[in-house]
Amino acid sequence: MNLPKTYIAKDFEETIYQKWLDSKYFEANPKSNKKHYSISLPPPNETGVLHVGHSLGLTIEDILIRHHRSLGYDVLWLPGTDHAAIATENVMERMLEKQGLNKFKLGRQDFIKRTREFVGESREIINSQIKAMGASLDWSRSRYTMDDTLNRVVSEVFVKMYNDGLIYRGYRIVNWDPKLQTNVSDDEVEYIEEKSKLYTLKFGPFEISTARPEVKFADKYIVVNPKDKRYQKYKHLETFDIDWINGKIKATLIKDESVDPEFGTGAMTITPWHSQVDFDLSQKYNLDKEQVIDFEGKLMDIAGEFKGMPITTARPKIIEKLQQKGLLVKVEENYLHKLAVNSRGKGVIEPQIRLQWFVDVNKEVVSWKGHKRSFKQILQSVIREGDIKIIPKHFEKTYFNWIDNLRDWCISRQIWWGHQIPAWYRKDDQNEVYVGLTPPKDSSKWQRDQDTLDTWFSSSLWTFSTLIDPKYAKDFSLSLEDMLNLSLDFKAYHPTSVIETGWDILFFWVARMILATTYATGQIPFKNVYLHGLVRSENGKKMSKSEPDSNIDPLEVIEEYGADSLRLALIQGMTAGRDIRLGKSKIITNRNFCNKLWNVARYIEDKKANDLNKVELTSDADHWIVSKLNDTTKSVIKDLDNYRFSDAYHKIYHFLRDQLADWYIEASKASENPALLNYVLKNFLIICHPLAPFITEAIWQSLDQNDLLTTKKYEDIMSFDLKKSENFNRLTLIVSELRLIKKSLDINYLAINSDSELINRNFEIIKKLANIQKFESSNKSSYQTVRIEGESITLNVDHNLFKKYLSDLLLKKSSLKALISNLNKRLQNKSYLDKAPEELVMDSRKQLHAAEEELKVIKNQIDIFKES
RNA sequence: GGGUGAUUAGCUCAGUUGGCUAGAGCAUCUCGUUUACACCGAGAGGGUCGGGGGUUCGAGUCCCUCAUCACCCACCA
Repeated sequence: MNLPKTYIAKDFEETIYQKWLDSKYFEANPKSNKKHYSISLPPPNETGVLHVGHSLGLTIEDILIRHHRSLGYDVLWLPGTDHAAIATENVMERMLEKQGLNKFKLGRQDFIKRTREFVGESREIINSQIKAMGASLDWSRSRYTMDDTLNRVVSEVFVKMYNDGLIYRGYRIVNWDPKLQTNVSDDEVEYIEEKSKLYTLKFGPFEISTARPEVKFADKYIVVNPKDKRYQKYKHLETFDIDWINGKIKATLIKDESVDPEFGTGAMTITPWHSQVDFDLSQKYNLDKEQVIDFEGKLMDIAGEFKGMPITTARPKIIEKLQQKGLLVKVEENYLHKLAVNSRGKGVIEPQIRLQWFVDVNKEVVSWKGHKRSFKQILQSVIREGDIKIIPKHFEKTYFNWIDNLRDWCISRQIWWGHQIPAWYRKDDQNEVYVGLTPPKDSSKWQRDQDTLDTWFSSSLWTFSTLIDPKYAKDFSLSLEDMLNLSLDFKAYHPTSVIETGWDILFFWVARMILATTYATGQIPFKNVYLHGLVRSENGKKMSKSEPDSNIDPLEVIEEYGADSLRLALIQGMTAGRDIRLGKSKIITNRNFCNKLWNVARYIEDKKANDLNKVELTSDADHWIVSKLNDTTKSVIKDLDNYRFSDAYHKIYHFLRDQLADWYIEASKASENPALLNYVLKNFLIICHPLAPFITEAIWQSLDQNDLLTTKKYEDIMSFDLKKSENFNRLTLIVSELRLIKKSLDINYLAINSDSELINRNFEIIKKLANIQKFESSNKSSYQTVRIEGESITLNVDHNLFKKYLSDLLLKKSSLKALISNLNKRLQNKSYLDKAPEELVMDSRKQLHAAEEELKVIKNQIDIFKES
């Protein structure tokens, strides 16, 4: 097969992916006696569309995966999708709305059935988009957070935690979203800064400030700091009769350290039902709690005449009434306030007390390394004790900071799409609870909990639940432990080698996987955490659909420039944990690199080289390119071992452009060695393949159709003669200098004559690369002679013309002088000689010597001009 | 309030355990079109590494400090 003239990625990427799939080479083999390497793909939202953030993750993981295959590991990269509870339910509800329907009209069963159908189709779309990136996943092991196996594991873990007292049901304050009619976890709440009014109100003998007068109806506790002198005359628990919004109430004074005397008047009232801190205070002193706002976001009976009004309507009316009653002291405008909203759907969060299910993070009953510990303690210890390494390391601090603030995790959600909580309540006595894998006997007398689990509960089980053999998950005589022990995949691939994800879900997902997996399996879920940054637009902004110009759509890019160009653009200059900027220009640069590779391959293909020719090193250039290939191969492997993707690419980039294309191929035009060209190209394709799998495979196929590049292991590069390799290195310097001379003298024609063996032996190369000729030695007396790299070369130019070169020589002279003086200073420093490593000192001496020699040569040449 | 990161060429960024004349890509300029490639080649210019101090034979790199920017967490009556 011949390579077509121009590089057009879309012509071959799909075909190649299909060939890979047909080969089944991406399928893992747990029975293999090779070392195992595994990654769980962070399961994308099944209703989602591939965005450039996915592309980055897929690229990094695919490079790691292909790299380890090339190193000879048995590799598993497991794909799957997430049911994304709230997000998916949202999408469904919007679709139903358009049809004039809603989920309540459909009923739970029908709603779930329709959702299943819908996500079944949409899952295929995201999977095909993942394939377009070249991701070498083992599709035979694809999993889904709501497939039978995972459902089973979710229930198992829930029941186990419940039995261990780690899951409990209780009245706690939760982040209630009246818009979506569900509560969400602390981590899903976002804060939007806004300016609002701060009202100061008269509350009996006190003045209190609030931004939310509408919740104040039920306030009957005043809290002050015990050290506050202004309130010294009042006693803790002293009561007051107060005229409040809707009449007389009895209020009680509480003295507590948590109050900041500096803020406002130093006195505040509390609303335990609608504030987390107030709730904590009320628990501490066992205070009454009363609901003011209902779950729709409207005021309740206690608000009297304001009953039934939404907050925004009620607020100004309440203020009006307070003013009439003379209770409004002052109003401050522009009070900076943070509004809590749900990150999904942006509904305003109203804290509410609700009966919910929680995971206790402080109870010390979890067995870990032979001790009973709490989830919090385990989360801390696995990082502190080095079981899990986070890359980059500085995210460990962020992680610890999060754990320090961690509260019990609310896991119940008031939505339908998800894992229904495996708890039943007795119809005649709701306080009687049954928790189990299957409904209780006599099920007609029981009613199942209507809530579903937080979507992160099932994702937290991802690394191990996906490795359980489905046939064991069907067998209810087996325990969770049995299922794990019997599953070959679990034995071979867990803990997984690395989890790769954006730092923005370190808490949501990574931490929770550690929590759930250590508990359920006694193992860490992964040995390393590699965090990538956010992909931003060229101007540094977050990409958003509202600004299509700056938004890079991976699918469009793949169509136009190819997946390889996108992959390379993403890793070029990328550092772990740091955001990257991506624009069209960067993608074009990398498309150009692909094009370069394509044309190198075309040139080599033209030489009709193939594996039948014996590979032999003959010229200096041959030894040189093999030595460079050797260096590049070793350091690329080392870089990939250390997650230094950008460095690896940098070396690959320069090998191809600066060494192979610019020097070796150009030199080979003067003296051909097609078998070696073929050898170099093939080995280059092997190391380049993890980064740019499609184009390398396409070229490979055209060279040799018997096998797939993707199945190739890294090879040891053949040995070479170091001295010959260095000869060629000197030759490149001579060529550069001759080019410079031509340019300085502003001439197109230059001829040389030299006695140098190196130059004469390689003259054809010099002739080709510097575009110069040779002249006969008879009349060289009037011509200028120069020394380059220790070789004496006579040029067919006379002294007068050569003078134009003088300024270049003077420049060189001054920089050499600076270098020499630097080196001298260093070598005359006694402390340096005593303390610096011997090697370094020797190096300095060598360098000094070389510089002095070169300076002599240059001085001589300059002196000639002075004489003439 | 607590924390993290960043500050290096016009722009975007590398620079691993300190090691010797600080590197790339893009952009700019000059020259060139030759056995693959104008999605090309040969070159050039451009930096007191944010400021100050310290440790060291030696600091872009380590420590302290200040400044600016970005982000995270908590609190916000």
